[in-house]
Amino acid sequence: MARAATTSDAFNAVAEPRRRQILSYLALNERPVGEIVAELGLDQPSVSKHLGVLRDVGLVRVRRQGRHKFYRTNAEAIRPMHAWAGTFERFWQNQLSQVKQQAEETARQAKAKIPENHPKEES
Amino acid sequence: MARAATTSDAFNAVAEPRRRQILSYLALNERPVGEIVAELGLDQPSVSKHLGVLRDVGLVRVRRQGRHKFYRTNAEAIRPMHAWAGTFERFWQNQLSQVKQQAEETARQAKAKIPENHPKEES
DNA sequence: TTGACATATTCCCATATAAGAATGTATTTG
DNA sequence: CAAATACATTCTTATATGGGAATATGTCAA
Repeated sequence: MARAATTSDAFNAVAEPRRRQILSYLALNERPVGEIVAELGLDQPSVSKHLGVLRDVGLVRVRRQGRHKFYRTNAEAIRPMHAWAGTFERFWQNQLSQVKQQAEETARQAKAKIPENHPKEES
Repeated sequence: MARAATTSDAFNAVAEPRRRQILSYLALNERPVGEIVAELGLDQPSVSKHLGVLRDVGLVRVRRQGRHKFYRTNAEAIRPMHAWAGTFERFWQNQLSQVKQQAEETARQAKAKIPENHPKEES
């Protein structure tokens, strides 16, 4: 089996750097496709395809006005990813404090000249 | 050209659901590969390859102990993704308040047009 | 209707998987 | 050294791209 389809979820959609660019660009204001093309320096079909992927997973919304289609980022769809990454927040905080603790412990041991200590498992 | 390699950055690495599972599983405690295999129900080579991808982008760390290799999540490497998603936070907050405003506006208009139709709504 | 303009879709192709099978490597023990 | 254990790597295969070119679709203007 190959990698999951980019249309399967937001995680796959934002794996592509161009699409992250587009999301950032469309977060402030809605824009017609032509402006996105000019901004990114890609050709129009590529941009349309990226927008299609983002549309399929709900990361952007479209509004048609005459011959133009205005795209804008649907920030709400980014929230689950933020939440997922956020579940690790306490771990990176712990890791930082562990580094500090270990440094302190090492210093203490050096001073006390205690021979050895092994890392633990099971929390 | 195909999508960027999964080894290129954390965004690509976590696009794969199995790898997100592994990261969550290894966030609490370090584990030998065999336990991850048992936990996920994948075969060992697949797990080793996923761990390889995660290792290449710094999302996990390894410690060898005898015949075992203990993997653990390096939460610090998830921080940039959390930060990226966080740049959209003010936008989804705005979008929510816009929805609220629009709802209020709609209610205001309805009340102004058809006052006698609404008994009471003072909240 | 015809033509111009703005996007979207299709086709082709080189590349990147992810899973499974088979094989290779490192480490401990007899 | 040989066997067993724990992982990692290689190979194969079906599938999913992403970009460029060509083409199709949709909308407005004359």
